[in-house]
Amino acid sequence: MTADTLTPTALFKALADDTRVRVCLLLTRFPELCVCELTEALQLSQPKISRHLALLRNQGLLADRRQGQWIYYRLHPALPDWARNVVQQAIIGQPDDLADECRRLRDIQRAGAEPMCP
Amino acid sequence: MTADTLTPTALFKALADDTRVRVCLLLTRFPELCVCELTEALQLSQPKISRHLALLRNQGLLADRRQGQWIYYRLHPALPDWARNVVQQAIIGQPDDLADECRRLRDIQRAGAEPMCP
DNA sequence: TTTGAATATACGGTTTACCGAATATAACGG
DNA sequence: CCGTTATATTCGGTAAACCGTATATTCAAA
Repeated sequence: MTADTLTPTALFKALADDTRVRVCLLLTRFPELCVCELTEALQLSQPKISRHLALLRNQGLLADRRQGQWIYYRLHPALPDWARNVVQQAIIGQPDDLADECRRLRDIQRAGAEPMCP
Repeated sequence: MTADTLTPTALFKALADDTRVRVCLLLTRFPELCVCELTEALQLSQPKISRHLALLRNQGLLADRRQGQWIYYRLHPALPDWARNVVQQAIIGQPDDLADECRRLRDIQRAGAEPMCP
């Protein structure tokens, strides 16, 4: 499904899960993230993250790009403005602002500045 | 549950249903509506509407007020701005803009200017 | 106080969502 | 090729969501 057919209800269904909301919010702060980064940031199992990512991609919220063995996800560039604004508003409503997750991501990215997950 | 504890995920869950989205969108156009008006506008059974309204009220999205035998629902006055903005963005994303539902409501309200459902 | 209208809720059944565990696929390095 | 790493998918099983039908509640009018 492309983002062209995205209805409000479909968007809300895609965001009706805490894991998926947190993924999307992280992707407003970090332009793109690979699966292993999200797995570490959110402290969740790899299959769980992968399944939620597949749903978000199928619904047109995320786009992916393969680079070697890593697959990077980002907010879909063609996401309509109204949908992007919905995600933006969720940032405001998020009380803790995903502080822990962001810190873990910064740690990963600093550590792996060269070696693995670039 | 009050609107104070409303998280983004909880809001999205509340809106992850077409009936509930349409109810909320109608309540951005009409300041308040009673159950029978919503039942007629959306062409759905009364128990179905009532159950969705109860959920939206319990989640803090709607407030209700009794007037005689009718119960009027409105967007909760204490709904945080970010949540209200989310509903606003859904209006933009709604392709048909609920034209049929709004027309039925205008017809009802014009017909019942005095007699029943004021 | 009975009747009727408006609304809410309880019940049972079906579909859908989510998960952990295991397995499959794809790319890279040796 | 072979093993390893990253990611995806399948396979049950459990929980949650949604619905239609029936019933309860609340109010008003007679």
